[in-house]
Amino acid sequence: MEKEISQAVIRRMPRYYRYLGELLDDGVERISSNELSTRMRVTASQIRQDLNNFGGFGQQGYGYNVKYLYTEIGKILGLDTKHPMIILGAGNLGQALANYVDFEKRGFKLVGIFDVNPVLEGIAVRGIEIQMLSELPLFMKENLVEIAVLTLPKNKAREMADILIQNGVKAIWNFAHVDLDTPDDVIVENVHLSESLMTLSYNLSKYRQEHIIDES
Amino acid sequence: MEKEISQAVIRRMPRYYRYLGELLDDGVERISSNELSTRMRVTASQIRQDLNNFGGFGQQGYGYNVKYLYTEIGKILGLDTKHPMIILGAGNLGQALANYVDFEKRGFKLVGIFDVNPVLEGIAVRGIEIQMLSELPLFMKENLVEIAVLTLPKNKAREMADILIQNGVKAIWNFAHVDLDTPDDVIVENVHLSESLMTLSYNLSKYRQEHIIDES
DNA sequence: TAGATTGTTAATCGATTAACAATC
DNA sequence: TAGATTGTTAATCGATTAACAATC
Repeated sequence: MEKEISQAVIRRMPRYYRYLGELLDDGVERISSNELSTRMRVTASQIRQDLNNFGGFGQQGYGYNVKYLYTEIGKILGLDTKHPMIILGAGNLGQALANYVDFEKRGFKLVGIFDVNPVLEGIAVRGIEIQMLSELPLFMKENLVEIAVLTLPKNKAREMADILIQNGVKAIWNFAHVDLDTPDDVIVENVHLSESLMTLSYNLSKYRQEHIIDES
Repeated sequence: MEKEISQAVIRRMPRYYRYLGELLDDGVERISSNELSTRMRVTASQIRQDLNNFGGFGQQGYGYNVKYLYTEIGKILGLDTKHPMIILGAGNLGQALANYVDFEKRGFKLVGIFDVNPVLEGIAVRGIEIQMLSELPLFMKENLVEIAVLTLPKNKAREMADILIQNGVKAIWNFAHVDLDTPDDVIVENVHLSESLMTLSYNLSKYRQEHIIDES
């Protein structure tokens, strides 16, 4: 069995990818772990350790070739293949994600948008007509869908997750404020925005308290 | 000096808060760390350790009073005070966040929305008229603003962050795909959606690879 | 070759889990 | 009181950093 790569490492990979993309745009050809560490404000040691989980992409005395490393991380992240994706919930958030151009560029191809609201039916978002959620099972039988984005209220989200799973969805990107109960072969990635905002709020309150103490 | 509480712990607090809120809604009066651990799929030990960073909220032989603990965690997260908030970028994402009712309930009070697009000027979102970004400095001088939400393209985001900081913003909730350069007294919470999606993509690809190996 | 920088092992640090005495 | 369950200390586990030999 191969060494298991920790989620901590995995969550840092997209950030490396972003920085390498910027370096590439800036025409930088090579970079050392040391220089990258300065830019990203992490240790060079961590960068080398992280990358070496996936292979030796660098060269002693030279560093890393930006373009090569960028491409390789892209492959690691699965950005070299198409991922057909549907969005459930065509509210502001669903539409925001639908309109997000960069996803398409990375292989995440929007193939369907669904909502319960009949008023939205037929309205096109990025060339894709909003369909009724009731049509979802049939749609999934006729089309290959890999990723489902859940931008629905939490009561509806659980129910829809079940339908998605029954119809063979492989991954759920969940924006609803619930923890979904899913089998092991369905990947779930949660984005709990309110929890993110509460973390901000905590850090703000804490900083204030410490600052008040300093002043006294 | 008091013991520093790790960000790992802090990021779990909103989740406890969510589960306790649900228990409260369900009319549950008390809960033991053990039962909560089953529901949340974490260890009871972790729950007790986490909570004891902030104080002893439980009682031996009894467990935790749901309502009390819920309220206390709310205070810890700073949800017992008002947080005046502005949104920069009135696109789909900005509007999605503006329309999100729960934030207001938790004390995050939207007081302004700004955009560069003149077409949007004066359009009301949740009773707040969209203003031009050029009016931001004046607005901040006349109004107390604590949190700024950055839902702008990344080139504009850096520039606006500087203006926000100059005008005394305390915290930035950053949805732009850049890491902001901010002084220590400004709290930044990043939501990098594309990085979240890439993590999902990685986990999906990895699962596939492992599964193919299993079948061979 | 000499210098630079990786890949990787070892050391440290921090976070999680286990265990149990304190106590309601 | 006896039973239950916390708060907290100790043990374990994992992640990060440091160091350096390998090597381009």
